[in-house]
Amino acid sequence: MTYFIYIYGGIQISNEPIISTYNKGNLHFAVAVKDKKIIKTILPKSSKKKAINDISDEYLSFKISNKYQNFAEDVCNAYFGNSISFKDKFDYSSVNNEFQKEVLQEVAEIPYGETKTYKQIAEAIDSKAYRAVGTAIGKNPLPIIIPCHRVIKSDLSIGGFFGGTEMKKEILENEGVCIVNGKIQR
DNA sequence: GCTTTAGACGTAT
DNA sequence: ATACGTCTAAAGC
Repeated sequence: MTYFIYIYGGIQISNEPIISTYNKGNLHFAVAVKDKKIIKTILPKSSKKKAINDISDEYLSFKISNKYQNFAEDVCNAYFGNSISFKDKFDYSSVNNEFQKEVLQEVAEIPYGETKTYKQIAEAIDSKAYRAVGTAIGKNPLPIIIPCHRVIKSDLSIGGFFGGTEMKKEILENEGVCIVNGKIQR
């Protein structure tokens, strides 16, 4: 990833993202913001340091500031089951893989408290690549905001998750999804 | 219910 | 060309 720095009349306008954090108890959230849009989120970490490390790893340079703490707080609240609209607050235009973008757009449409299967996502984009859907979702740059936790297996079991199945289950239950013996009830 | 197996596809190397 | 993946369906126990 390359960032260009432009100098206009002595004022430096850089393209680097601003990273803000927010925590609730021992869960630390972070967002990376560029042009007032969230371009990356992470699943919560056990310390602020880990959160910052995790979210910044792909950036050559970045700023840490509390400027967008409210965005990080929104992500935290969403994690804990609040229905929050991130419409127009995030941006995944940097996802330059068409397949992945189609998958993410589809996932972004899943309403709060509802689930879709990997197969349904694949069918929605006219593909049979169920596994590739899983792979693409695994690279979701905006977990929580793009609700990849709402994508489950066709047998209605939870399925994999970057942050572990337990975390996926927890987020779903926070949203009011009922899970009995590892199966989504719907 | 469980495990194994083959299948189908997109991506990274 | 090869290997892998937040998968699926079918077959066997």
